[in-house]
Amino acid sequence: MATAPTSSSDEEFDTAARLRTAVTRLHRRLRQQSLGGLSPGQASTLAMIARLGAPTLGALAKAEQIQPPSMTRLIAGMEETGLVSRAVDEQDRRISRVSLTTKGRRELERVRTMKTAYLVERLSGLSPAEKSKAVELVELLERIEEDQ
Amino acid sequence: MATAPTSSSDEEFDTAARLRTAVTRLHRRLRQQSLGGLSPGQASTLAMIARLGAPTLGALAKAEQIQPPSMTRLIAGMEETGLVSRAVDEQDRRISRVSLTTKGRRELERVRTMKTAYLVERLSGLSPAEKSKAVELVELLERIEEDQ
DNA sequence: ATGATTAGTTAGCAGAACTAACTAGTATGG
DNA sequence: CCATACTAGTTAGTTCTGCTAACTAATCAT
Repeated sequence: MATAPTSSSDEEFDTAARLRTAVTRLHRRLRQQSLGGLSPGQASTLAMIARLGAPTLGALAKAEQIQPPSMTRLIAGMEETGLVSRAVDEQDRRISRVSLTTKGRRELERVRTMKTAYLVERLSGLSPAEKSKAVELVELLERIEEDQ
Repeated sequence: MATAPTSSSDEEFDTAARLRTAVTRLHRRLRQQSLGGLSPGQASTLAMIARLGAPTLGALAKAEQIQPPSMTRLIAGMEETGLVSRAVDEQDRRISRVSLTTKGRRELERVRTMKTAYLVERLSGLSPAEKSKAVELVELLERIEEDQ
C-alpha cells in the first residue's frame, strides 16, 4: 500500500469514522433505556415545549430539528395520552400552539432524571480527569453540529 | 477538593443531558447524509466485513452490536444487490460466512470517503488545538459505551 | 441414539424519520 | 374584491432499523 504516510486528512478521516460509529451505537443504547412509558422523542419534546412556552407546531419541529409531519405525529400521540394540549391560534387559525398539561408537567419532572440516568451512571464511572474531558467532549459535539 | 455532592451530581446531570441531545441530533444528521444508494447499516456492515475478513453471520452481528435476525435481513439485502456473498462453512454446516464481492469492495472504497464526508468537513473546520483534542475525545466517547 | 445446544432464518411488531400530496387559512396584486 | 399564491399543518405511504418469539437444521454430549 503506497499511500501517503501521516497525512493529516487520513487522521481526520479515521477520527470521523470512529466518531460516526460511536455516535450510532450510543444513540442505539440511549434509545433502549426505559423512560417509563414515554418514547425518547416524547421526552425530548416535552422538555422543549417547557422551554419554549406555547410554541407552534412548526417552531417545535424546527427546534427539535425534525420535519413538520414527524412533529405532527409525535404531538398526536402525546395529545392522546394527555401530555399536551393543542389550541388554535386566534389571530391565525392555521396555527396550532402546543402546551403542557398538568400531567405533562408532572411526567416531565418524573422522567427528567430517568432520561439521563444511564449516561450519568456511565459518566460517574470515569475518573475526575476523564470527567472534565467529558465536558469538553460535549462542547465539541455541539460545535460540530452548530450552524446547520 | 471540597466537592459538594449536590453540585457535582448537578454537573454530571447537565453534562449527561447535553450529551444525550448532541448524540441524538448528530445521529439524525448522519443518517440523512447520502451514501450513494447504500443504507447507513449497509455501509457500516460493509466496512466491518472488510475488517473481519469472512466472518460468520453471528460474529458480524456481535461486532455490529445488533441481534442476529437484524443481521440476517441486512445481509439478505446486500446479497441481493451483489455486495456480499455467503458460503456455508465446510466444517460446521450451520454456519454461513459472509465475504465481500468485487462490487462490494468497490462500493466500500467509493463510499469510504463519502461516508464521513460530512464529519470530515466539520472536523476540518476546527482549530488545530481542537482537532488534536478531538481524537482523545472520541476515545472517551468509545470508553463511555464499552462493556455493555 | 436421543436430548440439549447452537446458528441462522422467518414472521411479525414498533418507532422514527422522510417525501409527496393534500386541506384550510391568509395575504396580495390587478 | 377576487383569483392566485403562499403558509401551516395533516394524511398517506415508504424506508430503515431494531426487537422478540418461534422455528429449522446441524452439531455435540451423554
